[in-house]
Amino acid sequence: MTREIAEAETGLSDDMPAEPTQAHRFGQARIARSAALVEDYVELIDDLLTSQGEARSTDVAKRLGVTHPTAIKSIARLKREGLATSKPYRGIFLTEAGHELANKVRARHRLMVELLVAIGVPMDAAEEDAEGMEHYASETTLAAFAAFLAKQAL
Amino acid sequence: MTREIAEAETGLSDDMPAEPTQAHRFGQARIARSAALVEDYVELIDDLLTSQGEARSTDVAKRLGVTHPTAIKSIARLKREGLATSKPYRGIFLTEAGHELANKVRARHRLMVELLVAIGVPMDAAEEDAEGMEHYASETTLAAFAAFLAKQAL
DNA sequence: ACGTAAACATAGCCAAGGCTACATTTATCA
DNA sequence: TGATAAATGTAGCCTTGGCTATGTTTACGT
Repeated sequence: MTREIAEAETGLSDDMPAEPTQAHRFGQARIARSAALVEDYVELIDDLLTSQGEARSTDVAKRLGVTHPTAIKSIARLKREGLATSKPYRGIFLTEAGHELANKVRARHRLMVELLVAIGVPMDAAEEDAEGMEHYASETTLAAFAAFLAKQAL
Repeated sequence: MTREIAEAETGLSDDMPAEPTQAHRFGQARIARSAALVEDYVELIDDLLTSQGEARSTDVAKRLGVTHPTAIKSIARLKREGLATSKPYRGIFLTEAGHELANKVRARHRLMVELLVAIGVPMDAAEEDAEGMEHYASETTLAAFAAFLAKQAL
């Protein structure tokens, strides 16, 4: 059974594309998982900035359900990635890139919730599950969601 | 603006349920994220056991796109959690609990992909996105998916 | 049957994202 | 204005899930 094993090991056979599809999928999921935290922070900071006029690290921490040192550490990551800025003992602000990301994330979040609700998921469950699922929806999938909702609205 | 700040900080106001909803949602998402890895491993090991008759750690590693030390370390976690067993230089086996989890996870995965496809997401994107999204779908949401698909089938 | 390659295991490193405990700065109000 | 509370920041620890490098065992082919 050497041949079958070889195929199983590489995930490839002659008539398959060069992508080891399963490993590739898991890899994509891992990447999305790592981006999820950044996305959540950016969206929340943007929300706070518009609704309260400022984003304090303790507010962020409380909303996310983590301690403030954890929030600060994560915000440091945002700064490192050029998404946010802050000076000691002052609030947090988003860069242009951060603001754009926030808008993208919020739009995706809304679309995800809308879709779930359209499918028949109750609102609370839709909000809760969307929080996790949204980070994994590709552009292709989001476009399909939008198309589906548009069709439904007729 | 003390009152508004107090509300923002706790996420609570008088007419709201005791649950700090946003923090709660993020907390749930964090829990799901941590379960995701275990679920992926268990499902894959079950697949290998049925399709190949055995589950080798190198196969698992290759399919998941990680190195084998990483796979071994994760499998150690499965063992710790009572989902799998293995002896040095022998394959990996699932406990009854592990097998049950695998079945649950596989069913959920199929349902997720089916739903995405029914919505109009192309197969490749559905497979890729489902890999991440499936871990965040609650029972409520899955039931709604099933109901939607049943209705569509008419 | 035995030597070598492949599979498996172990050790030790790293970054991320949690936490607690402690220090510092700001802000409030008596 | 000055004491105290609240907000912010820092230090240091833990676990998880990656990795590389380096041993061991098993298994295969001659």
